Amino acid sequence: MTKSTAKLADVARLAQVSSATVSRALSQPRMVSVATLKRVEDAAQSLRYVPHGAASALRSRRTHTIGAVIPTLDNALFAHATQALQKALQERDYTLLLACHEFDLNAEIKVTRSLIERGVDALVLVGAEHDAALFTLLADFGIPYVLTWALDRSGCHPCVGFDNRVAAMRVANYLIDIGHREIAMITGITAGNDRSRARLAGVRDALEAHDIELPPQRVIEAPYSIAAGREAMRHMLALAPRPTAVICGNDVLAMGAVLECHARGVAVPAAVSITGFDDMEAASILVPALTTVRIPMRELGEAAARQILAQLNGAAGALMTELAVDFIVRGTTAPPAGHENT
Amino acid sequence: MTKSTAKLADVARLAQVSSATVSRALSQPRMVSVATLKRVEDAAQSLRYVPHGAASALRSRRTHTIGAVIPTLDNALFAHATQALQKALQERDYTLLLACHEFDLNAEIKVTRSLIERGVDALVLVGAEHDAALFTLLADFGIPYVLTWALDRSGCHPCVGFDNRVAAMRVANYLIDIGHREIAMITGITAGNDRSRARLAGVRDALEAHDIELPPQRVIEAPYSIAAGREAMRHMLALAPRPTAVICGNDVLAMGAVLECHARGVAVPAAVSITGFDDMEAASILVPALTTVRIPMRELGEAAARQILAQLNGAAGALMTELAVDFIVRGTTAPPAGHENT
DNA sequence: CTGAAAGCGCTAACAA
DNA sequence: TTGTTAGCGCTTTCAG
Repeated sequence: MTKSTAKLADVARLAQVSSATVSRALSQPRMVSVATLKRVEDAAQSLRYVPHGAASALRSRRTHTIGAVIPTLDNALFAHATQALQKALQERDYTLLLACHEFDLNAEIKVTRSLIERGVDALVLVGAEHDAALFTLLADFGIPYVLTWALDRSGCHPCVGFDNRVAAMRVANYLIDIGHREIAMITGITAGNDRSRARLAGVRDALEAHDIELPPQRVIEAPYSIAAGREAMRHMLALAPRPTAVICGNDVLAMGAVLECHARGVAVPAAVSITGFDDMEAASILVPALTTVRIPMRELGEAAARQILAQLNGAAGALMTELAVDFIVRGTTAPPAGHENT
Repeated sequence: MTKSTAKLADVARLAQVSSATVSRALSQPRMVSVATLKRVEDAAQSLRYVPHGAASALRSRRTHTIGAVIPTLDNALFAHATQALQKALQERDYTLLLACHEFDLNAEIKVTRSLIERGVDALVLVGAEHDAALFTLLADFGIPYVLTWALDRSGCHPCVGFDNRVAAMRVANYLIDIGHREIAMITGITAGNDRSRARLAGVRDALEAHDIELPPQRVIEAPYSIAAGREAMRHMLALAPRPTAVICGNDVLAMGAVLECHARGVAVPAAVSITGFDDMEAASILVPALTTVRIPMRELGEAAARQILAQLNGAAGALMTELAVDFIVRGTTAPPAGHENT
């Protein structure tokens, strides 16, 4: 249908210049005279010219495309961060190529390869833990990348994130401060997830520093769902002695935990304190509102975009960008029953 | 660093065949002999060959890339649908190129053009309402597309969605059935959003059919946020006579409305019934849980992928796919005070 | 079943 | 400032 689309040569013919000039006029306008520029622009417009990205990419080795490899968009946090990333890229004329691996590190390398095949100029990855083969792949193709959601203290990789461990310590220390000694943790799946592990480690460290035990039965690992949070909480409630505070690795698990307490008539926070991690929008509409840690998802996406574009432009830039997290005390935490403090 | 990456010719040399054969072996394995295939695969593997997408696209006019133009990933519904779409595409070796327009129809055409420039094989659009220039653009480039989240009854465009108007009627009819006569609506922004308009229209139709008035002051349009829902509800509560039921155009507004009632000591559903639309995960953790309409977001994303791939494969397929929505009665609705029925 | 050869549309030296 | 020219790496006729 319709005549075939206009190409560079057609614009050149109409504007009565060479195709090289059209190419320049369109990508580096200041390299051509004002008069020529106008003729070219008019010609391009009247022919409704749209550049052929593949041809341009083949020649220039640039696609103006950035790949993001994330676990899943079903998680609101990744969705928000991806949205911010996409927006920041779009504003600078880059397009986002998206791939999800659903927490499967094998899939990650596979989809990354497919993004490379599509010619991404750079990649945004989630987390600091990746298959060594992935880094080899990136090095082979000389593809710039940035790790997000976590910090790489080794200084080997560009990264933008926050300190999950320290944030988790803050949560634990707060609970200890207000008098809790019987503390448990419902953690997200730790296998292949350095963020989950860092949060668990932070809690362990904080308790240990106060000589508080964290026996195995008080650490339950659960998949990312409200239902799993409920089930984990059911086990916690059956423990003797029952913990007076339960730290959850993320808000979804925490919501499940709170709901389970509601369902069993266990008062929150009077009988048990519960904390989350992430500060999803739903955390504040929960009753009582959830005490949690706010993760700067949007800032993360934007910072990742800045990092990666700086690399593409050969700018130096910081290798590591650490973002601040806020600890937000709301209604699901209180001193344990019978405690005198605060 | 490292030697430059292997290309098709390198594989050909190592496998001792022509590059044409390598190309065939890799993309249409059944066209070459088993022995050759194996030699080629071994060679490709040992050289860690990754095809050069741009070159392949330039020649074959196929990028194996599908573009999605959505309002924003900040909305959980679009995020879930996009996730499902991405997953379905990835399973068939297509990659998703993402662009967001944040509800700006001008931006929509701009970002669509950039996706076309990147060479997308097809496009997934949200909603039935688009600038005519957008359709012209698609036609000029002969790009297959599918509209989602709404139905195009005109039969002009391939679409997969559900009937927002009928779903909204169902909500209104239910409220009427249980005795409500003083009904109001908090609708999402209708400008440039056919989904919002359809929902409002459905409510109007249902009320009209029962000779119930819906005066202008009982229709408040609010942006997509809990805060806006709260503010709109504040106005509703100040109305005299006060509505006994408020239909919200989406769950986010409904959650805001419920929270405002909590804050002002207005009992839900005893004093006022509230309904949502979409059935986000948070809808069920609200107290009381939200009566709402479940939208099949994941099915939508999958169906869109099927539709678009069928078109690319030249299959006929249904022009229109209508998905079913469920009306879910939970805790925020009840007969009005003093009413005898159910 | 396999090879030879001709570009796809564009950009980047290099000249003018 | 502008034009000429030579491919980028791959696929696809067309022969063999």
